This record gives sequence, structure tokens and C-alpha cells, in this order.
Amino acid sequence: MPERDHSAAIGPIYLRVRDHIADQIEQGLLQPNSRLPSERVLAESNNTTRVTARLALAQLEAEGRIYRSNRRGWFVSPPRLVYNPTEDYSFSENVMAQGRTPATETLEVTPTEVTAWLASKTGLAEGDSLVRLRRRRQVDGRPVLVENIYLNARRLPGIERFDFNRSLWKLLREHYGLELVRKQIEMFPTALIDPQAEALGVTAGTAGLYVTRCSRDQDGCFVEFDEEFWLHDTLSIQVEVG
Amino acid sequence: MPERDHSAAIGPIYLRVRDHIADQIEQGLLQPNSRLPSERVLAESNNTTRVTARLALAQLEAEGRIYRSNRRGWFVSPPRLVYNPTEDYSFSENVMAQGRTPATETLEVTPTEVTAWLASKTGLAEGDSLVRLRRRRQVDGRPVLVENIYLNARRLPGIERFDFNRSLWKLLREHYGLELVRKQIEMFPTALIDPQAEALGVTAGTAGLYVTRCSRDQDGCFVEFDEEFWLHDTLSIQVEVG
DNA sequence: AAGTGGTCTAGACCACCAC
DNA sequence: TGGTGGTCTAGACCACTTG
Repeated sequence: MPERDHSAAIGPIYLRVRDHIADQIEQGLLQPNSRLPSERVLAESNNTTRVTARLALAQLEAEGRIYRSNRRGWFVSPPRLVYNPTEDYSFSENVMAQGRTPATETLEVTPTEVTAWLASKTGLAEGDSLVRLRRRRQVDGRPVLVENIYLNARRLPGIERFDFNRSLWKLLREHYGLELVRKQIEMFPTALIDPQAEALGVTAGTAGLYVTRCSRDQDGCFVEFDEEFWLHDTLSIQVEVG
Repeated sequence: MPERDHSAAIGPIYLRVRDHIADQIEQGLLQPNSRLPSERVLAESNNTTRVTARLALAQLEAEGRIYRSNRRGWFVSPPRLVYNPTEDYSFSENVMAQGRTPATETLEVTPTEVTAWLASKTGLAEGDSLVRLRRRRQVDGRPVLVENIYLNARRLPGIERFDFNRSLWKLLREHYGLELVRKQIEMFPTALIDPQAEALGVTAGTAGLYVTRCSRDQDGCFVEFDEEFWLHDTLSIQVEVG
């Protein structure tokens, strides 16, 4: 983590409120996943208004130190999940290896076609058939990402009949003898808007990280395009190279 | 880019204002780096108040579609810079290859020592000597990142005497015969706070991407630890893996 | 000097959640 | 039903940038 500037108590009210709460979190007075005082209480105890209290909370949310649960309150963010998108991996195993509890829900499995946008990403021709898979994944009961996966139906006959609440990468290996070669990974910070915000139970505009991966087999044949929408405070990307 | 939900005009005012502005940007009515109408004008033309207009602007900012320049106004974000942190590379060359104009300013060069935090990152012992380098980098005149670089003074004798407004990677190669081996890369979205926010001329709490890289030579000897603070709307990470 | 965003007040009503 | 955040109003003064 970048080191925090612990100097000067001067400046806007909302920054002083922010630092006050941040200190309580650092000192362990507020434990991960515990609830903060309500906005009205924070406003009153800092002799200010709700608007200003919300400015302070928005700062901490942007830093990834707290998160909100729709109309239930503000909570202290637990440590970020370490994630290496360059590796074939099992979400569940990765989460458990970090002492957390994973869960996966399959929201949708639909046959679909390559759109112009997907054609540019995959190199397939527009209209080629795909299977679209939409999943939500949780860590310790909190949804942390939704993903849209587009599978090459021609390359993976019968794929739509499997149980997708397990590791897709293992399924491809065991049933199709595939070793995936991750070809292109792209990611950037952006806001989560509907329908992703809704699926995650957060307000539109919540900060997120958008990650895509385009995978091929050993022959360069397109297998899978994966589009992930993460809540921004839930992950730390870590990659080793060289 | 994730595909946008272009449905339903129902819902909160600020989301309708957001979508209205977003459409204007997509249709090219508002060009990259051009100024949006002022908050007061946006409020009035949408029959609402400044607070609500600012909510809409905050949404677009979180998506990375607009950015603000301190007390000057809101501007349309230009395309994201494509960046591959796994490669040794020259910032300037990368920016120019994408048809943009780079600039680098060296803010600070100071001898310093390994702190507990740096020791955990680098494997050096606390108190070992380092050279700390702080730089700000711009694209088309807009600052997009500040970075703190910690160089192994023992491994790089005389390093403090060089001109740091050029490619550090080339300097290490040409003057020390070093090929860097990027060992560990870490990144996550977080807010930019002081002193980074100040160096970039943005308000505290602006969304950013924090990237660190720890590099070693062929013998595994620590050479450089790099800590970058990017404005979140300015970059797209793209990595290819084998 | 005029205009901009930055900060702040003091309220209000609504939708949703837990009890 | 009472408490939570979500949304919204109608102002105000300040700090800074620009002409």
C-alpha cells in the first residue's frame, strides 16, 4: 500500500473526518466487514451535515478502505484478494488458498452470436456461434465480480450441457484436453453501471476494474473470451515475469 | 470497452443527465479535451441543481469519460494510453508510438534508506542506501502519473549524477550493462491522495491506479523498485502472455 | 473582475431493509 | 415500523484561474 500522509490536521472538514475514520480503521478499532456509524451519526458527531459526512465516506470508498451495502450501511473493506490474471486458475482454489470462502452463481447460459465488437476481440467472423455464460462470484458472502464468458461453440461441442459452477479451466482441460494459452489481457479502472452494478447489488457509478482475457488453444484457435467486472476495492493484481 | 446499456430513460435525474452527456460524447458533439458546459449551466439546462449536476459529472468521471482540471472546468477524456507494465520500456517512445506527445519532469532526486516497508518489497535490509527519484509524466500536456523510483545505490554507483528526464531503462542498460528482469508487478485501483494528488493537480480522492514493479538483474540482485500513481482514466493495461 | 469548481449548510422525501 | 442510505432542493461563501 502507498504510504499515507499523516501530517497536518488543517484543510476541509471532510478530509479531517476522512482521516479520523481512516485512523480508527488502521488502529483496528473498526474491524474488516464491521459497520460504520450511520451517516447521520457521523454528521452529528463531527458537527457537520450529512452531505459533508458523505464526502468523507466517498473518499474512503474511493481509496478502497470502506464499501457500502445497498441501503444497509457502510462497512470496512477486508484485505484485497490477490489475483493473477495471466494464469489459468480456479477462482475457488485461489480464494480458499487465501483463507477466504468463495461462492459462484451461474446467472445465465445462452447461445449467442459473434457481434462486431466480439469479432474485433476474438478474430472470429460476425455471426459465428458462441455460448454466453454469465456468472457472479463472491468472497465471504460479498459479491466481488460478475463475468461474461463467450465460448467458441464450434471448438467446444456440447459445452452448454455442463455445470458452470465449477472451474471452467478444469472443465476445458478434462473434457476437451485443452491447455489454454492466454493470449491477450486488457484491464482498466472504470465505473460499474447497469447491468453489472445491479448484479453486484451496488449503486451505479461504483468504482470497478474491468478485465478481459482472450484465450486460444495451442493452435491459436479461439476458445474463450472472458469479461470481468470487479469491485475496485476487492482485488490486487499480482503478476510475476521474467 | 464494456457495452453500454442504452435502454430506459427512467430513474434518477442525475443518471439521465449522465446519459445525455455520454451520448453527446459518443456522437462526437463533444470532442476529446474539449470543455463541458459549467456546472451551473448544466444544472439550469436540465432544470435541476448544481448538486445533482455534479452527481452526473461524478458518474462520468468514475467511468473515465471526463476529467476535471482544478477549478478550470470539466473536459472530455482522450483515449486511454496503452501500457504494458511487464515490459522494459521507454515511456516517451510508447507515448509517441501512439501518436501522442510525452513529457517528463524530475521533481526530486534524494539519497535515502530502505524503510521497513521497502525492505518487505525488495528483500534488502533496513537502512541500506537508495537513491529516490520522483518524476511526473505528461501526455499531451496533461499530467497522467507521478512515480517514486528507488534505486539500489550499491548496485548502481554514480547513479545520482545522471539526467533522469530520459528513459531509466536505457540508462541502466547503456551505463551499467543491465538487462532488467521484472520480478514482481502489483497493481490495484485506489484514490489519489496527497502528495500525489497535489503533484498531479487534482483534488484529493480522485480515482487512480497504483502500480508497483520490483526489478532485479540476471543474478537476482535488487536494482529498482518503481511505484506509479496513474490517473484512472488515462491508461489501459495490456499484456500478452505465451 | 468575472467565472469556475470546491466546500458547506439545513433541510426534505423516497425506497429499501431489518426487526 | 424505524432506521438506513439514495436522491434532491435552494441556496451560500471561498479559492483559484483566466482574461
